[in-house]
Amino acid sequence: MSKDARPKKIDPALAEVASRFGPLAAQMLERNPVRDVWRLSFVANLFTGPLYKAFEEKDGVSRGEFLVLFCLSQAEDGLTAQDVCLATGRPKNSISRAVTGLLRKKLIRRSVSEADRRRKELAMTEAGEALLARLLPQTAAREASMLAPLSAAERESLSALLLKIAAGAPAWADDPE
Amino acid sequence: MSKDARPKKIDPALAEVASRFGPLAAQMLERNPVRDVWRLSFVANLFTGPLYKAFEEKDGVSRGEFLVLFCLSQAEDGLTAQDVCLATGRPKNSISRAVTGLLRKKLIRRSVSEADRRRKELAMTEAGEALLARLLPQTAAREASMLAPLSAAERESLSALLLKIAAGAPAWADDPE
DNA sequence: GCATATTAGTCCCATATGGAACCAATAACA
DNA sequence: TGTTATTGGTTCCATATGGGACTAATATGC
Repeated sequence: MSKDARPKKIDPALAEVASRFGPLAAQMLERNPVRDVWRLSFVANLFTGPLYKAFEEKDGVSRGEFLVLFCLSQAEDGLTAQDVCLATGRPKNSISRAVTGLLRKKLIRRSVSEADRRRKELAMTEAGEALLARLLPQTAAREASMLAPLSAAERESLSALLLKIAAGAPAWADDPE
Repeated sequence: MSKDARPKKIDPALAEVASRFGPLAAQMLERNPVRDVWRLSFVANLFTGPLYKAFEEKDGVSRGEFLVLFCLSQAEDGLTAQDVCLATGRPKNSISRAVTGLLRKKLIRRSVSEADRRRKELAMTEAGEALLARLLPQTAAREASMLAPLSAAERESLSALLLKIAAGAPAWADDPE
């Protein structure tokens, strides 16, 4: 770390960050013209990146595949690939691929809806449920250790604030311009 | 939107979300086994995805290129590609490519450090500064409209909570297992 | 009922991506 | 001072990615 030569006065709480991610990381987390979104992305990327990488390497499950399984576990039956796209924001061919992969591995099964024969409804198999039952605790554990520095009240507060922002998404999420 | 047929009782605050991103999106934002991280990623992805896409399409600036410019704008001189990698979490060949692209477009310039001739120090050109001066306000405006639903006190609170989590990153960001 | 539009999903292809090997310069140290 | 380790960067290559065209089924409008 050749940058001890730049003795910026940074929040001592960020000392650990500075020594692991560099002084620039610490400085930018502390202040920058888009501070909040920077902090948000920093945390989100650091959370999901290594997690999905581990899923891929250790269980051969891609990000898209995990998302499909997770959505299926949360929904009542009759979910389609399209629903997953919408809820996760992933492009539909990514999800299509993920569905194909999960079918091949027999982690989900698929059936054409009688009501609307364009729709292909997805459901987890036993194996899929078993796999998700292994992946989900890892995710939850990582979340827990991420939130560990916060008190119960602070977690509640963070959660509520994020929900408020998410709820407003239709007003701010459009493509710029 | 064929899913009005599933009249789940969801928080009315999420009605807009449900109609734009589907009922599943609303339901999962409301509750799921990794609620907070889900909300966090939902917001972060929705913020950055369309923004970077717009940068690419309208200004021919990739995500990596934007990040390099942004870091340069925030740092004192002598920043290297490596510093940007560390602060942003992007792999070094992505940043290398971004640097190459920025050099080609004459948006940054590069000089070998005399002290350590492995280091190639980066600096923005006038043109680079001018470009960033166009991109940054767009980002800030998007951030502002994202935070619009929050009061000033709530924003302060969110910001502090995110900082606290980010500061703890060295303790939770390692690869799982 | 027939043309048109819309919606679900898949496929093709050009490009983006990141891991790993690699090169060059420097540091570490016996 | 030579040998080895480390660090900054680039290049190679196999793969992932996503836009867009395409098919199939259904809805819409005249």
